[in-house]
Amino acid sequence: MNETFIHKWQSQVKKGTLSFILLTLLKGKEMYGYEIMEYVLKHIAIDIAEGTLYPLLNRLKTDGLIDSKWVEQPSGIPRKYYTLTSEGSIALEEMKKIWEHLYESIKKISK
Amino acid sequence: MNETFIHKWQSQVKKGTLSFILLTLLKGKEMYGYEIMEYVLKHIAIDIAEGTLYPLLNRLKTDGLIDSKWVEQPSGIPRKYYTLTSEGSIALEEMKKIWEHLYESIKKISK
DNA sequence: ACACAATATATAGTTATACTATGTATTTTC
DNA sequence: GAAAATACATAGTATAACTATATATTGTGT
Repeated sequence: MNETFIHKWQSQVKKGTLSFILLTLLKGKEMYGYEIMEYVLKHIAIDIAEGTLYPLLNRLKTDGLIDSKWVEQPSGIPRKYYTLTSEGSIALEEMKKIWEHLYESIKKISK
Repeated sequence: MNETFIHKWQSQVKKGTLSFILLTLLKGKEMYGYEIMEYVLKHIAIDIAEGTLYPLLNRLKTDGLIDSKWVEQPSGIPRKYYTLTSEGSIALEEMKKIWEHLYESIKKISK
């Protein structure tokens, strides 16, 4: 019932949370785009499209939160590896606080 | 430091969470627009503008998730009270599941 | 050998939703 | 009697996810 609304809603929730997820992932280790996509699909069960991920990574780089370097492979297409910058690390901490506060606030009003 | 990014991010996070918050509030009791705005500002510390709230309430009504009725006041401007429909109640439960799952998933990857 | 799937990155155009600014009207406060 | 608070509303803009498409290499199946 009202699957369209839920579907649209879910896509709206991604706005914001996706960048938060990417920065969180890159805090742990450097990763390349395709790897991030597969990881998010498997472990977070969020349907992330290529047309969403790559522009997002570019935006985060433009904003100075992440950095990238091409890495040639012994076989196959070169990969673009992303790392969190110190600026990105600071932003991530800030986002974490806001995210936690939002979650707790909603939890409070939902009972 | 990168306040612009955090600021923009925070506004993006609202896309999706705001409708979730409104439905959650209206599950508890019927409320009118201005009341919702004040409540969210005080208790959830989310900067919600009138130009965001009223169109959002109209969207939720168009989608059949909430209903509204005008209530004349003994003094002052009439208030438009909103209530959660049964459809809205079902949608809210679905959203809750997705929201909880998202939160837990992010928690897992953040350590 | 050839087609198709998987790997890997990228962009153009569309859609949905929050933000800014503005407008209307009534009541309360200084 | 002027300003602030209450109460609702809309038009135009900006942001970011989605769809579709493109390029190129490697692996798999027949």
